[in-house]
Amino acid sequence: MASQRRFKRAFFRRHAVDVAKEMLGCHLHRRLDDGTELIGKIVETEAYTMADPSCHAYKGKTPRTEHLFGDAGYSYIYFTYGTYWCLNVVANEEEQGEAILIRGVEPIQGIEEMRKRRSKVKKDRDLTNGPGKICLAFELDKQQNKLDMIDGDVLWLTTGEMNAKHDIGTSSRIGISVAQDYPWRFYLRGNPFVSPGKLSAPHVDY
DNA sequence: TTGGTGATGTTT
DNA sequence: AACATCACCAAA
Repeated sequence: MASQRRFKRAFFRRHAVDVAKEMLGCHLHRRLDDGTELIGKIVETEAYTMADPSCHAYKGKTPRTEHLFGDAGYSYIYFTYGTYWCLNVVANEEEQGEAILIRGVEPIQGIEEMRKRRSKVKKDRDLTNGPGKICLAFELDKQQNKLDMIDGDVLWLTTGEMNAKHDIGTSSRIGISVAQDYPWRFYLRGNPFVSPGKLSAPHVDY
């Protein structure tokens, strides 16, 4: 039985790379407007920091990125490629612009609801094996930006299976054009809900 | 199964 | 002008 324990905010007030690695296996919860609760196990993450040219915080605060520099444990949801949304969790101390991108999730509860929102998809593994797909399946967009994911009740995290034995893989990050050598992507090796883009990224053993 | 490509609109 | 993506199609 998975743990439904809430996180302490201090867990996320640390370096994004450590958080990204250690949060694998934790659960993502989403309460829809009609009360339905969706749950997914996080199986793939990437870390982004201020000193990293591919991070949205790299060029300093802008209206979009301001809360990346705020307290940890809040959602950072941004729009990309004209169509899709991506979900991040803000990390480290205030004024440190760091975040974890959630790239892969395994459905745990509410898979029927997820299928409704992903009606084009034939195979279940394609429901949530990518950052844009997660936001579609979990019905996330700018309305869920800046929510408290520690103590909130719309979008939040619990420890889930975080402390189970994991075979963790490491690689460079996906879909970026700079800082491609940083090995800041982490995933549960062999899990089918890890995004397929991994094949195009150089692999590094952990 | 793998690789290439067009769609799309916000941000800088 | 770039972009932390996805779905589709073609080739093998």
